[in-house]
Amino acid sequence: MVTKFNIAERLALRLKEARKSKGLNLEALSNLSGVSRSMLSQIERGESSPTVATLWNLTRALQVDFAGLLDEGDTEGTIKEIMRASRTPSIDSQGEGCQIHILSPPDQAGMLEVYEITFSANGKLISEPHRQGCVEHMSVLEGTLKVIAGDEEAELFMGDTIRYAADCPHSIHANASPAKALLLVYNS
Amino acid sequence: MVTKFNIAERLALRLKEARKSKGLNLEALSNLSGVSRSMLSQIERGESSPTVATLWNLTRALQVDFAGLLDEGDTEGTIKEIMRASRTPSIDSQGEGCQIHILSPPDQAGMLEVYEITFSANGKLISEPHRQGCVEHMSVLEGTLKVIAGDEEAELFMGDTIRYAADCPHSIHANASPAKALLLVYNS
DNA sequence: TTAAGTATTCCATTATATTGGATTAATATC
DNA sequence: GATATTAATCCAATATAATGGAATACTTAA
Repeated sequence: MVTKFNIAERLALRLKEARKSKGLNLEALSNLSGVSRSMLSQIERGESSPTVATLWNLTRALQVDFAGLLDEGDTEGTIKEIMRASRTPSIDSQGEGCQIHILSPPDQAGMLEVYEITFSANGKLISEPHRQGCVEHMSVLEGTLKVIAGDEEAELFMGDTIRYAADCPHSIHANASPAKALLLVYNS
Repeated sequence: MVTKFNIAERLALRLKEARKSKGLNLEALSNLSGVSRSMLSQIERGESSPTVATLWNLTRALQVDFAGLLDEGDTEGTIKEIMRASRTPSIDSQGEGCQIHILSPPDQAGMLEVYEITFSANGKLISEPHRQGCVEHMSVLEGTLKVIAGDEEAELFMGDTIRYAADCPHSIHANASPAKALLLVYNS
């Protein structure tokens, strides 16, 4: 996974894939994105490493997420990918006493990210505002959790589900016992 | 060349923040990332829009996520909805020994559905092919599960995640012990 | 205040990303 | 087959990203 290798190539594949899946040709994409045909051609052949500016325009035009563009990929077949527990990306920090597993597929993202969050007793996850219009959707799998979003808060029990705007400071708190939650983050 | 300004500035802030939070100066980061001090300086002042190559090196050096770099965020938000466990829509049939809870919010229906599936011992969920291009994404929350999709099959343990085409007959099987899974259905 | 040390910015140079138009390749239509 | 049409690549010109070292700003110490 430590692919330092030729990110230009990976990008190339992703972008070309995205373009074709939308049935666009170079010129059409050029018009949509404001990036020249020539540049697109070079980028798609890995002969150029675009600037963030152009890359940004491309992601907007193709409606793909910036994030997924550089992550590992997959191809065809029925079973596309198996990600073993040990290799599931996880985050430890950002809060105290909580461990976050990223369940959502790396590429398809943009729209949605899925996390499984395991809280130890009194654990908490404090989040900065996400992007405008972002909505989080949390289901309590085990235990009890308190959600604070903006200036509101709510107590949730096992099986409960809450939906709240996440474009403001928000946090999730466990009480004296451990808990587990499923978190869906919809990016607009 | 329209949006160049905004994105460069957002990036600038994020990167500078990240660098300082790690207590690095430009030279230190330069050594870590292989990007020259001067370039770093320009980038952090929004005077340059780095190429993906250099940006990639920076994200690696700073251990920040590529995704988060371009997020924006602020404004207000509130809790939209709380759905108590007792009222969470559920399905019992369709398989034997499995109970399905629909977690996805109503407005997202069609594009994406999210289910929490609880299998009792030897429970199974057998599904007809969905729409063309449909992809399912399953994470094992508890226990062990076997997935059969088309003519392939895979054994999955707690924490594992699998992604497979669902436009063919597919099924999920628990073994002698109960299990729990999270299922995302993308209708692309 | 001066001086010494460090961190950042400026500047000239080089490398390369980006563009518009010309060239080639691919695809269809007669 | 030839021709028209469209799509992708090549090529020269330009803009700008990237670099290394010099100059400036910014601290800290005496």
